[in-house]
Amino acid sequence: MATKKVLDEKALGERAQYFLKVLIERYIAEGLPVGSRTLARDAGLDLSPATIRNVMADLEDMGLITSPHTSAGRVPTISGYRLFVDSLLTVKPLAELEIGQLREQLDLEQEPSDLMESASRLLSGLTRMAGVVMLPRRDRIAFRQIEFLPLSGSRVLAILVTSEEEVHNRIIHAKRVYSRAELEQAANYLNRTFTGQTLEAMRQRLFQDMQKARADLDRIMARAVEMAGQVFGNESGDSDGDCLISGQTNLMDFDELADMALLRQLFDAFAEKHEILHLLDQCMQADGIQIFIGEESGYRQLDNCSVVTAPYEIDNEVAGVLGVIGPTRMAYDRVIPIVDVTAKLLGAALKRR
Amino acid sequence: MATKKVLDEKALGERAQYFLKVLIERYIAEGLPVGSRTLARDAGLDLSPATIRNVMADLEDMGLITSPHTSAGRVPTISGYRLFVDSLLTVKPLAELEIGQLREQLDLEQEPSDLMESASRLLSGLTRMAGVVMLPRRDRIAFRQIEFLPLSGSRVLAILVTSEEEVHNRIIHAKRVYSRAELEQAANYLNRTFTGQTLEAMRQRLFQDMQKARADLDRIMARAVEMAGQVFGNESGDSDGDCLISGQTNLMDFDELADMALLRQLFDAFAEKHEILHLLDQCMQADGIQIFIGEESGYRQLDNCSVVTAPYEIDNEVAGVLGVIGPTRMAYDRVIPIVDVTAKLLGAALKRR
DNA sequence: CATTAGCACTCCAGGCACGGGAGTGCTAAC
DNA sequence: GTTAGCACTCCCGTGCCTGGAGTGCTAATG
Repeated sequence: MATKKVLDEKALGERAQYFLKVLIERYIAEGLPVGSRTLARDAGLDLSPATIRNVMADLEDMGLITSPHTSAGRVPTISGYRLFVDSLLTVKPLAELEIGQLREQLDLEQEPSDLMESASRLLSGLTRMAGVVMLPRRDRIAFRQIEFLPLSGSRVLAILVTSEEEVHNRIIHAKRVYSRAELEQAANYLNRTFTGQTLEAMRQRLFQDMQKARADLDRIMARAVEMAGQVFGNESGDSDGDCLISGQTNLMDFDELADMALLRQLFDAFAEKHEILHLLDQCMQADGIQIFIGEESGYRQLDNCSVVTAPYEIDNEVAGVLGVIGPTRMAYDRVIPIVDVTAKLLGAALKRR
Repeated sequence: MATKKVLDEKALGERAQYFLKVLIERYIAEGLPVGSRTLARDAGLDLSPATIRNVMADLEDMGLITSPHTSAGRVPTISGYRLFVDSLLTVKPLAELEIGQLREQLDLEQEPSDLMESASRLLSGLTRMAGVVMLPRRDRIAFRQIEFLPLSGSRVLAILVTSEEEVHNRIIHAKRVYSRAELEQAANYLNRTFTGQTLEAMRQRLFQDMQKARADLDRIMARAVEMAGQVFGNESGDSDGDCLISGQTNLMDFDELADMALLRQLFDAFAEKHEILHLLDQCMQADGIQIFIGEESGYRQLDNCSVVTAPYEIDNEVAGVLGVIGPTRMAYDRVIPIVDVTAKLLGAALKRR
């Protein structure tokens, strides 16, 4: 009766919560189903296995743990992990020393793209899982400078420099051969007009201009707008964002991911990047650490995986997301601070430039 | 006695060779050890299994086949495959239709880098194994144009355009702030001096100039040389070449590569790229199709794999290498023409620009 | 002398039974 | 509420067996 009542109220006894915590910690550490005897020993309280069993039965009723088969121990379910992560977990902050080392590593890099690469590697190296860093989104990056260089024929090389001092280039096909001076004029116009705006804003404005074909656009402006339009047109076409993934092979060492067919799907997702990006994109909204456990992510390829992400900021504005992908059974208490700190350090390192 | 004699002379009877061929073909098709009965049937000649057994024993003595255990059929060894590939194999050329489709696919791409990507994907797609394309080596690429753009502070953006219309950029740190005009002067000097030379030649000349600090270099030239030196210095530092690998996950479906530990090493090699590149580099020398079977490559990670490569040419000069990586037991008769044709088509497509 | 049939032998794979170990749920007693 | 006891379930490793596939050797054959 009493337990029934507790169940109905969905109020989970404090002691039961504690047991859940210990059980999950044990399971994360060992990877084996945890039985009542083990749990009784681990819990520290002086209780007999039989007592524990009662509690475990309750936890199972609530869908927080299950047993793989009749006479195995218990294993956390997705909801079990969820509860654990949300309210039971005690994260141990990284030691100052470790933070220092992290910062040092990131400081070595000069170019922003190397920085991202480096961050991704650090994540995977520290966690022995897969690290992922989403490059800053276009709508958060400010335009700094554009230049056009004539190539052979009517081809023009467009060079786009962003405030992060990242450089992109793209070859566009002009309608006729332009002189170096003409191209410079066009670039000047664009630079004057758009400096400081985000790329996304710039893009929108450009397309507006192109469609309206405004009367107040003189020939130079029109030409400039048209060429810049090509730059953005192509860019938006092939990819709305990109990310760097490293340490994927680390995942091959986990036996919960040993199924080759599933592992292949996972690796395909990594190669494709598209879905991973989509997932990371969602994490931009909710600021702070975001965790997807198992099927929560909504991507079948990630069913046996958890994803821990944190957004990183430039000038107090969320610019992108980074994170770690590993098996559901991962050391959340370690991974979370690592992801957290790396995000902060990456933001700081990016700002410095 | 007689057989002994044959062995000593290392002359392999014609019939034995034929059996070896049939055996390997069968093994490649089925993946199972081939027994005498099966081979007798497959060979078409009207011979009893017992006869076949005698021949097989000879083949085993010569190290061309082995049996996994006493009562299994026979499986080709590395040397067996070698002999097969070198002198027994009958490659069936690709149908015109297939070649047409391949060409079409490659023609879609505009930028050379996309072309490489596309070629790699085609290789992996057609063979259901991993495709790899080595980017043209620097010492084969001709310099076309260099430009410098001032960035914030004393940073300068260097843009390098090669004859393949491929664009590279690199941020360099100048000793002081240069004006746009000064940078243009420097670029002009370099463009005048080096157009048409290979990057490697240019690099060497630049470093000579820098060390000699020749009296006949006026200030502009010296400045230009110094900045260009930085461009090349960095570039040579981080990588001497690069390659694109795709379809790696295809390899996860082969059960001869099912061992997770070995597979991981293989994938690590793919991520590292360094050793793969080294291997491909060797294939540049020997023109024509090159095949490494199993341990022949000399890289432990590739022990269970074969690599089929072909160099591709631009203007009748070998520019790079592409190929396919798969399990030792692969359909060489199919893979070889695919690699061959792709190399030719890629060369042609690159020339067209 | 190459070819072949016959035969004993080896080895693997799969099925089956068995027993121990680990863990559970239930009940009754404290 | 906690606990001991007990019957029960299930996995897993082991040993055993059997059928099948294939081999090597030997002796007979054209």
